[in-house]
Amino acid sequence: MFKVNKLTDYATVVMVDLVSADFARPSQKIANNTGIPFPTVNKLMKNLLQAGLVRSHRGINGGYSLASPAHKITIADIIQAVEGPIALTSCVNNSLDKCSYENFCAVQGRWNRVNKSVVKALKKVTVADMS
Amino acid sequence: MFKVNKLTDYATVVMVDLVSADFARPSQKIANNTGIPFPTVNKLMKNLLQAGLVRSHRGINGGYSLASPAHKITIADIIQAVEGPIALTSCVNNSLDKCSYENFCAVQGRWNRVNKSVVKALKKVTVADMS
DNA sequence: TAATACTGTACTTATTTAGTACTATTTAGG
DNA sequence: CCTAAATAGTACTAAATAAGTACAGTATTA
Repeated sequence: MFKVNKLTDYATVVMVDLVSADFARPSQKIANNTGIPFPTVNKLMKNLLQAGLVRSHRGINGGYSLASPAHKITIADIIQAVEGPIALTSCVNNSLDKCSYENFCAVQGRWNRVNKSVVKALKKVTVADMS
Repeated sequence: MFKVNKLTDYATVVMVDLVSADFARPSQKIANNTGIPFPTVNKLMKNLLQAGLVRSHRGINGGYSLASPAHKITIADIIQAVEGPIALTSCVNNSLDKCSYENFCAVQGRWNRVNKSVVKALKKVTVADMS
C-alpha cells in the first residue's frame, strides 16, 4: 500500500500534542498523552530535533517544545524529518537511491513532476490543521 | 523514505511502453523494450489486468494493450492497481489496515484531508504525460 | 550532588517487498 | 485436431526495510 511510515504517523500525533505545551514537555509525558510507547517517542524526538522541528531542553523540567508556530510546520516537514527526502521513485532528483535503468528509461525525469505535485499537496497541510 | 513500490515504478514504464503498441504486445516484448525482467513483467500485468488498466489477448499473437486512451489513465490508477487503495495512514477511510489508537487519537480523521489532497495530485498526471 | 531528562548508538525481530518458479488454460494457425 | 505461443494463477524464497527495544553517556537544575 502507498503510505507513510508508522513513525511519521506517530510524529504528527506528537507534534499535535506539543501544540498545547506552554513549557518544555518531557518524552514521558508525551508518551502518556498520546499512548505511543515511551522508547518510540524517544526515537522520534531525535529525528524531529535534528530536523529543527522541535527544540529540546535538558535536565530537570526539561523536555521538548515546537521550534516554530504550529501553522508554519507542514506535513511535508514531518515526513522529511522522519523519512528523509521525499522521492516517490529513485529517479526523482533528490532521491538517495540510484536507478539502475536510468540510461535507457522511457519515463526518465517524468516522475519529478509527480513528486513536485505531491510535495506541494503535503506542504499545504500544517500541524495547526491537524489539531 | 516516502516512496512508491518499485513495481509501481515499473508499471508506469510498462504502461508508457504500451502507448506505442498498435496491436497486442506480449510480455516478452515489453520486457525487452523496457529492460524489466520477464517474470516481473508477468507479475505486473496480472495486477494491471485485474484493475482494468490493460486488456489481454491469449494465444499466438496475443499480448497486452491499453484498455483506455493514455490521457485517461492516471498515476493514481497505476498505484492503486499495483499497491491497492491509497491510504497514507491506517486511519484514512479506505485503508485496509486498522489503527489501534483510533479511540483516543488526537489527529483522528485529519489524515483524510492530506490523503485526498495527495490523491488529487496523483490524478492530475496521466500516462500520456509520462511518455 | 543527586535526580531528571535528553543524546547517541547498536541490536533484534517482524513485516513487507522483490524476485522466481511452476502449472494450468486459452487461442491462432497449419 | 494438434502444436506452439502466450496469458492466468498460485505458491515460495530471499532480501530489504521498518519497528521496537535496550543501554550507556551527557547536560541541567534544584
